[in-house]
Amino acid sequence: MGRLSEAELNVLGVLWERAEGFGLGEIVESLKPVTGWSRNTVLTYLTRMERKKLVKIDRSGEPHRYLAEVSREACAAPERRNLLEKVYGGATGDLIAAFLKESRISEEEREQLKQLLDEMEV
Amino acid sequence: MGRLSEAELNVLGVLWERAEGFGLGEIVESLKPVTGWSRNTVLTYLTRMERKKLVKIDRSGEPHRYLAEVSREACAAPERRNLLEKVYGGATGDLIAAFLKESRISEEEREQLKQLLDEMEV
DNA sequence: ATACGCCTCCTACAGTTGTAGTATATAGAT
DNA sequence: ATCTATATACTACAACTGTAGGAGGCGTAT
Repeated sequence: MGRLSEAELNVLGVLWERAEGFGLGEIVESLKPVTGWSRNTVLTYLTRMERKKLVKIDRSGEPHRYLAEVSREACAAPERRNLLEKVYGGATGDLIAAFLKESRISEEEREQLKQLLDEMEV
Repeated sequence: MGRLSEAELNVLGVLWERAEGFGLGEIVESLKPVTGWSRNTVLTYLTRMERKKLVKIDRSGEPHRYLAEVSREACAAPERRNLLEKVYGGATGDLIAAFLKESRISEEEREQLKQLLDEMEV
């Protein structure tokens, strides 16, 4: 699986929300605010992504159901490595610092991360 | 500036290493182990990326000098947001945890990150 | 029956990307 | 002079992307 395009990520972003998948109309609606695509454009992506094994189309009933065929984590791993290696040249600390600086994370998450850091202390 | 392709990131990855830029031969050599591209392929990318304002070509002398025209950080920010929002659905904690788990980071970096977390504690 | 909406299938078409080949100029090695 | 390694410019071409339009089927409100 190569690098996903932004368009493909948008589609998967919707599909990942529900394991049972969606009918076309729901997907079109979910994407509307993000991409503004026409119904046909959405359908084109879905069928192209089926060929690429990114999406599964269950044609047993109508309307067909569209499901993610790659998991969020399966996509996340290469994307993470890409960002880390290609953009940050492997500087993990810098990368994490950048994320921390620009995101508001909860008290609880902070604690969990600190704990994670402590556990690495071995 | 839209999403960069993996190929473009490879090129920039080299150019970011030296602010004064490189001659073609050096770039070809640096990319050889990563991409295996022919000299002409590299040149094609460089000139196309010039049109896209990603690369600057200084033609005042020969060999021309090829420089990054976008900074590492300018590319990093959208890539980070993309990963965070599109792939992780905004779950910063999860994303950072994933990075921590798969990278070996130094003692020193750990301390810095913990400190960063503490500073956020306000 | 029919008109209106959603669904699917097929088709289209320009622009971008991946990956060079060819031709030409040039500077240094022989 | 000539050959060779480098550099550049121009050209090529298929595959993939972005973005639909049109046609035809099916259900249900008139």
